[in-house]
Amino acid sequence: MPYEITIDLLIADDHQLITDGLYQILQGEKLVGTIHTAKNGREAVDKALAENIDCIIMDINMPELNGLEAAKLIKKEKPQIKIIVVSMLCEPSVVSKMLKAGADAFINKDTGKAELLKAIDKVMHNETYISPEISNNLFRHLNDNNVKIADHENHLTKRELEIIRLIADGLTNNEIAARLFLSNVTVNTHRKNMLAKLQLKNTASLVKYAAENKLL
Amino acid sequence: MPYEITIDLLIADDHQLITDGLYQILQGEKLVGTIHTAKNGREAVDKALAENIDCIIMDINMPELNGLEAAKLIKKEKPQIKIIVVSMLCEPSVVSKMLKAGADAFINKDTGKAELLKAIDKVMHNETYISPEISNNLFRHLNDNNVKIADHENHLTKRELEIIRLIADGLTNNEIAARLFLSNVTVNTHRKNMLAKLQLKNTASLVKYAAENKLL
DNA sequence: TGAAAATTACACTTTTAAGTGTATTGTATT
DNA sequence: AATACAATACACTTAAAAGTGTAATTTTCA
Repeated sequence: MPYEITIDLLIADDHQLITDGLYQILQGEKLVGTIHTAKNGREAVDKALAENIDCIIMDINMPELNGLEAAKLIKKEKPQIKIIVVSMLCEPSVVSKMLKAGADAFINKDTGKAELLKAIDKVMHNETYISPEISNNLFRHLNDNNVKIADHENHLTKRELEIIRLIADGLTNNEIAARLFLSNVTVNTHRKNMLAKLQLKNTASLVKYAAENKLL
Repeated sequence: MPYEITIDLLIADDHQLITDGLYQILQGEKLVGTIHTAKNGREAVDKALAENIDCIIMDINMPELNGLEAAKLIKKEKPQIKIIVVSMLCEPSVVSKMLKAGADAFINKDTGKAELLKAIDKVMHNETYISPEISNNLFRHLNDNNVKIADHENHLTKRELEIIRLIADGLTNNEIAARLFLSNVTVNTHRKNMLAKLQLKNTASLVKYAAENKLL
């Protein structure tokens, strides 16, 4: 066993139904030790600091002190405590904030027992876990922003790729020619062909293109 | 059953071992009907358009036509066909590109049968699925990006950053000078200072450095 | 307030890349 | 067999960047 024989948990949620449900799900498990509960963020922080707790399963929306603030305070004092966030909210910004605050896992409120146990296992092994439902949502948001696509229209040949990588490494046409046993004019031709087909105007923009399209 | 009695599949991968393995895993399943195979992107597109296929499980790296291009072509003609991408690559940008190209699910090559079946079930119910391993990787990258630039050793000044970005955009010293109301010799001095402090030898390597260090 | 760093600017030479055009050979694809 | 594309190679001109050195302001911060 890479961690203690049993894992002592703290369930923090302001809805009695949720805490009870989680309690029922977890109490029978072999690896689960003591299960504490808290009905708001303040109580969660207090118990986390006072009791011997390995892992906290908590909601984001709680009275007194929300999950975000609670997570920050707990991680500040006891960074070894793992925090699994359970939420209905899948807002990318929220997830991002929670992860920044130190959360180790993020799962949906309607996930089953198997996934919850998987998440506990992962975090106790110092891994992070984000449930597919939540990450799907995140990817959808990411798609809109930063992604550029290298498509078939303007793709580079094998030789051109070989050369652009050497260009990016700072080699001159002559050096590349020597390396590839080519004439320097050939290398220059390839360079110019790339600029033409990608509609770029010089080496700098070519290297930037290559970097953006993961060609290097 | 919300979809046909059985699901007809196409497995597209250039590695025989993978196609065979997936075939073995899937052939016994109640919901699985005919299983076609393809050993490259071109073949995958051809079969997808010719045969009656519900769902395609495919690799990204394939000869002839890669997964990205294949997915685009297939979705263009037959958008109802679901595409599950199986890959070792977890590059966030790659995942994003594939999703944009129309992929419905993204799973790791070393995932088990259960997860594969889960992905098939999800996509056939018009949902998307991204395996946790892949999304975790994305988050790790996002975190790296957010933290970034911390090394005081060889960092660039504000002015230098401003100039390197314009260089990467393909502007010449003269153009940059005009843009920033500077003399072209000043721009050149900045350029040379950057090369010196970063121990690089030319524009190409400078732009590569900038891209690698998220300076652009 | 004084030192260090940043920003600005120039001269001069050499090397490299960009712009334009042509052309041969091999290799797939149709 | 014809076509298209990739890869190779060259000539010639102009533009840009690299290499080396110097130096005056201005800003920052210890």
